[in-house]
Amino acid sequence: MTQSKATRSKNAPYAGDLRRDLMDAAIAVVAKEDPASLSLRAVARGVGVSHAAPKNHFSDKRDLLTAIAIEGFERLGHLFAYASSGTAPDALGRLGRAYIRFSLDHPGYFRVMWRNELLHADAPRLMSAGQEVFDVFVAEVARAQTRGFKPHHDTANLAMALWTSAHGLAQLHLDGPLGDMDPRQIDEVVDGVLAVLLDEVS
Amino acid sequence: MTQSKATRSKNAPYAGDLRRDLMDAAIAVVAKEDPASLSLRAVARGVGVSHAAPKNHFSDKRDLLTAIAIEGFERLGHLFAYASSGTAPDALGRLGRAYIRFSLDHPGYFRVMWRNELLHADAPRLMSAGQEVFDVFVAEVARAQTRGFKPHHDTANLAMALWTSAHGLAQLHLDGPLGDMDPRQIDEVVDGVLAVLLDEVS
DNA sequence: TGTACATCAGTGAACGCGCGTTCACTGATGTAC
DNA sequence: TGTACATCAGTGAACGCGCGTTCACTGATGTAC
Repeated sequence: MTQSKATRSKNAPYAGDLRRDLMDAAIAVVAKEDPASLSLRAVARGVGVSHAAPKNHFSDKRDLLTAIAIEGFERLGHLFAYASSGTAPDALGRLGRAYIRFSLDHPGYFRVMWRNELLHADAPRLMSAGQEVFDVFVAEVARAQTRGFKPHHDTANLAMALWTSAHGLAQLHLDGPLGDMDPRQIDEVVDGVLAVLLDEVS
Repeated sequence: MTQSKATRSKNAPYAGDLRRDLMDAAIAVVAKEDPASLSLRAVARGVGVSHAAPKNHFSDKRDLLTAIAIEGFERLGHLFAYASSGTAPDALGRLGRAYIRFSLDHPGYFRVMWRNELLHADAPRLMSAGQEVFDVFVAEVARAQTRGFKPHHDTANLAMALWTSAHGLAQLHLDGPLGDMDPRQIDEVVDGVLAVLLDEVS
């Protein structure tokens, strides 16, 4: 929230970035409950604004969720860029951990990003933001292969195997039967899975 | 539906297994939309029964979804039992394919099974049904190891790596960015991922 | 076999609630002169 | 600098809708005698 409700007179324009605050409120709601049952009225309530106000920024829930998904991919992209920078030999491990950490630290983004039926899945910015993240990942897999990591496997297949595993792990921790683990247990599971996938015999 | 709406007089008892039909109707609804936004009234409508009728069988949505999840794990367990029977050397591949096929053939079950926040996650039958499926899978991984499949890896880690990958693949196909693939493309992706995970260099 | 009664699953009207949507409005801000 | 006007984001009342929940009811079935 960029301002407190109390300081705003009744019909004053919203002194801040309402679009931004609506997104943050929605992200906070989705961090606790499924995006499928999100209501725009609840989002407006979260910001402290009348229920009709969001219409000026998002025509409906799908618009809002799409904006959140785009931002989520962009944030994940930044984390990936950071994790893959430098010449660390365990770049893939760092990407995997970054993916899991992002899903657990930002469930409000993560839960939205993979739910195409709730999004404008064909929105150009969404597609490009998602593609960019995936491209960074595939490039990193290819780079690891040049350094001797499973060089005989098809890069696309290898990337898909690693990505799906990280994604499944994230989903099972967020909403599934692994959801009652504490951070320490989660780290152990992630370490164990990475040990197998990245072939460091443990 | 075990009977047609037309043959039943106004206040006649439901001539069939209403509990069964309610579950089937809910599964059909969830196959198309998220369980989080399922309504009991929509389920009753699907069966052609008054909206208060379900109360005699399920006290609320959580009860209904829990029953569906239990049945889903039981069905998956049967598929696993079938896939792992015999002495085929590619048992793990068959389990993986069974998992993916189940998720795509029965999204109404699959979408519910991993959403603990919508279920009575501590229901004994749910926990045991899920555990049983997982146990079968882990046992099969251990058996593969005795035959030379990645024998130096920790069995639990190895099982988790394989399971999360299958699960992520299923989720990404069901609701995510891989959702627009046709069956042929899906098979190719599954084959590619299995080739990497099961170490048959492709 | 027949009658009286209890049971019990399903009915349908009624309720209050939160939702999305519409719309006349308000009042702060920006622009023209 | 001051006045008049246009713009435009946010307000709040109103609407119809589907939801979960309650409850008196109905009528088919099962049981007692």
